[in-house]
Amino acid sequence: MYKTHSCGELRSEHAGQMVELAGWVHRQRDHGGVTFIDLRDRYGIVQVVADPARPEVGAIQEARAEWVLKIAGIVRRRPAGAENPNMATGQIEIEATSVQVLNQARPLPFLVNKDEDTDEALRLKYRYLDLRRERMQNNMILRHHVVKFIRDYLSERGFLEIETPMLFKTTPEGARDYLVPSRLQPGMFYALPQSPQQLKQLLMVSGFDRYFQIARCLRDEDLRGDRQPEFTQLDLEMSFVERDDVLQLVEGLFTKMVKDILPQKRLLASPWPCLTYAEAVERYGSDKPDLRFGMELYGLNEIFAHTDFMVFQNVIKSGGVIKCIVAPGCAEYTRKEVDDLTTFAREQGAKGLATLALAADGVKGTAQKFIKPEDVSAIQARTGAKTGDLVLFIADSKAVANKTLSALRLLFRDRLGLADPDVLAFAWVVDFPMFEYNAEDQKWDAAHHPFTMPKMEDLPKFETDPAQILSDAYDMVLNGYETASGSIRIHRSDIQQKVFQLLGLKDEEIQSKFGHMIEAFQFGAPPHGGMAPGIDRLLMIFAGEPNIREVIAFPKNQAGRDLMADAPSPASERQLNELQIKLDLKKAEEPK
RNA sequence: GGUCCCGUGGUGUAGCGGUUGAACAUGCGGCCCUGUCAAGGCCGAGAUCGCGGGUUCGAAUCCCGUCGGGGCCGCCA
Repeated sequence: MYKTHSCGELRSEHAGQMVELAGWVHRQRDHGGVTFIDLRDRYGIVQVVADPARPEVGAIQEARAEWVLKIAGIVRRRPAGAENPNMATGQIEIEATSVQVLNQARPLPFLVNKDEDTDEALRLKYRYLDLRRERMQNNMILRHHVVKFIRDYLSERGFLEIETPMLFKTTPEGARDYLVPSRLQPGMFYALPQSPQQLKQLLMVSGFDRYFQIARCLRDEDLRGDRQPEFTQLDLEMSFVERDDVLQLVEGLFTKMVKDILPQKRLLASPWPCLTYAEAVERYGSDKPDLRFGMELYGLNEIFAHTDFMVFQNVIKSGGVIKCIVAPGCAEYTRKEVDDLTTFAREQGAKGLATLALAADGVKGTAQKFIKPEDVSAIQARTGAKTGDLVLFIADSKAVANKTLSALRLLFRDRLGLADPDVLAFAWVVDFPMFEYNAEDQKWDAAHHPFTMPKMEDLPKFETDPAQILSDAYDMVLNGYETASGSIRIHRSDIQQKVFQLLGLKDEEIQSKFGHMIEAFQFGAPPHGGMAPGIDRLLMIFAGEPNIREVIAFPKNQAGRDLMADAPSPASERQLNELQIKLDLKKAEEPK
C-alpha cells in the first residue's frame, strides 16, 4: 500500500503518529521558507507542511495542482491560532519527512478544486476530471448509499436479487428499442431491455415471490434533462400481493431511506398522500403533481355557463373547459410579462391565455372587459384569489387546459420560489386509465403497459367503452417528477389475450411477440405485481441537482453522444461484414 | 421533426456598431516571502471574440447559414 491512512481520517488523536499518505495536490501555498499543500483523496483533505529547503521534502515546492504525491510525515497538532475550523482535519497537519512525486499533471482544462460553473460539454469531455470535484464525488457517494440501502432493506425482507439478460427480444409496444444485430443468426436482432418487465413476471411464475434487481434499462427516445437513453431502475416484483402491499413496501423503503441517509431532507407527509389519477389531473393538471405548494387548478365552467365572452362561450359549447390558476402577488405584471406568459402558454399548445389582475386600484387584465363584476366575485370566492393576485385562464380542450396550466404552475413555482427545496413531497397516484386512444394511428394504446391488470369490475367495458376502463396501475411521484411506475399484473392468459386484442395485435403477432408470456400464464402463474423506481431521477432530486446527468458517472449529452469517448462511432467494414449488414444512409453524411 | 437560448485568453465573465491597440477575475510562467488555508506582493505570457458568408466607411457587437452545447414541444408501453 502506498498509504497508511486516508487524507480525511486524521484527527487530533493521531498526533505523534508517523503516517504515509497518497493523494492529489488540491492547493499549494508557498511562503518561501515554509510551504503548505492540501492533499486530497476521496475521503477528505489534509494540510501538509514542510520547509522546502530540506532536500527530502523539496518536491513540495515543485508540486502543482493535481499532481499525485506520496507523503510520509508526522501528524501534529497545529500551532495555537493556526487551526482551521472549516476543515474536518483542521486541528492537525502533517509535518512531512518525505515528499515523493508519483505523477505530474498538465494544467487541467478546468479547475477541480472549485465548484465553478463550467461549460458542460467540456465537463463531459473530461468527465474523469469533473468527477474529482467535491460535488460529483458527493453525488457518486450518495448514489452508492442509496443503492446499498435498497439492497439491504429488501434483502432483510426476503427479496432475492436476480439478474436478467441484456440481450432480449424486441417488443412492438412502448419505447423504441435499441437493436443489437446477431452474428450467429444473420438478419436477426436482439433488443436491449426497456425494462426487465416480462422477465420479472416470468420469475414470479417460477416462484421467486420477492424479486428485485438494480436494473439498467435502455430506451431509444429523445433525451431530456431528466431522461437518459440508459438509466437505472430498482426493478421489483412480488407474488400474492395486492396494490397496497406493493405501495406499503415501497413507501416503507423510501421513508426509512430518507430518515437514514438524507437527514437534511423532510418528508412533506407520512404516510404519503394518495391521489387518484382523475383527482391529480383535475386539481393539478398533471399525473405527477408537485405537492410542495398549492396553486391548484380550478374549473370555472359553471361560472361562465352564461358568459357573453365569445371565446369562453365557444369553448364551453364545443365541450372544452375553462380552468384557471392564481399567481399570488402578480397583479402588477407588465404587458410584456403577460405577453411572455401567453407565448409560454402557446408553446404548451394552448390557443391563448386570458388574465385577470386583481390590482389594488381595480380589476385589470386581458379578460377584464369580458368578465362581469359578479363573475369576478364568483371566481374569487371559488379560488380564494385576493387583491394583488393574477388569475390566469385557459379555455381549451380539457387536455390542453390541464397541460398548459400545469406548466404555468411549475413556472410560477420556480419564479416565485414556492417550493421548499428541502422538502420531499412523495405521493401516490393510483387508478390510471388502462387505455389511451391514439388518434394518429387510430388505435388503443396501453397507458402503462399491456401486462397491467384492468380493474375486475371494468372488464365488461372492453366491449363497450375501453376509455373508461381503469387499471391497477400506480405511480410514485416526488416534487413534480414521476419517480416510479408499477401495477398489479395480469396473471390469467384469457385477460392477457383480451388486452392484446384490444391493442390491435393480430393473433399471429400475439403468438410471435408474446407467446412465451401467454403460455407461461397457463402453467400456474400466481397473482403478482410490482413497480420500478427510477434511481437516477430520485438521486437527482435527493442531491438537489438540476438534471439527471449530474448523478450519472458517464452520461450522454442531449444528442445521445458520449463526448469523452466520442460514441457512437462508425463500425468497421469487417464488423459490418460479419453481421451481414449494409448501410443505406439517407442523410448525406457517410461515416468516415 | 419543431422551437427557443447560449458560444469572447486554459476556465468563468464584461464589452453588444467607432477613444477596445478586446477589459476583469481566476488559472499558467518567473521572482520575493517561515504559518497559510480562495495565502500575499511584483513582473510576464496568453483570445484575430465557434466557423463561413453578408450589411456597413467601420462588426466581438447587426443579418443569414453552419457547427457545437443546453431548455422545451412531439416522443418516452
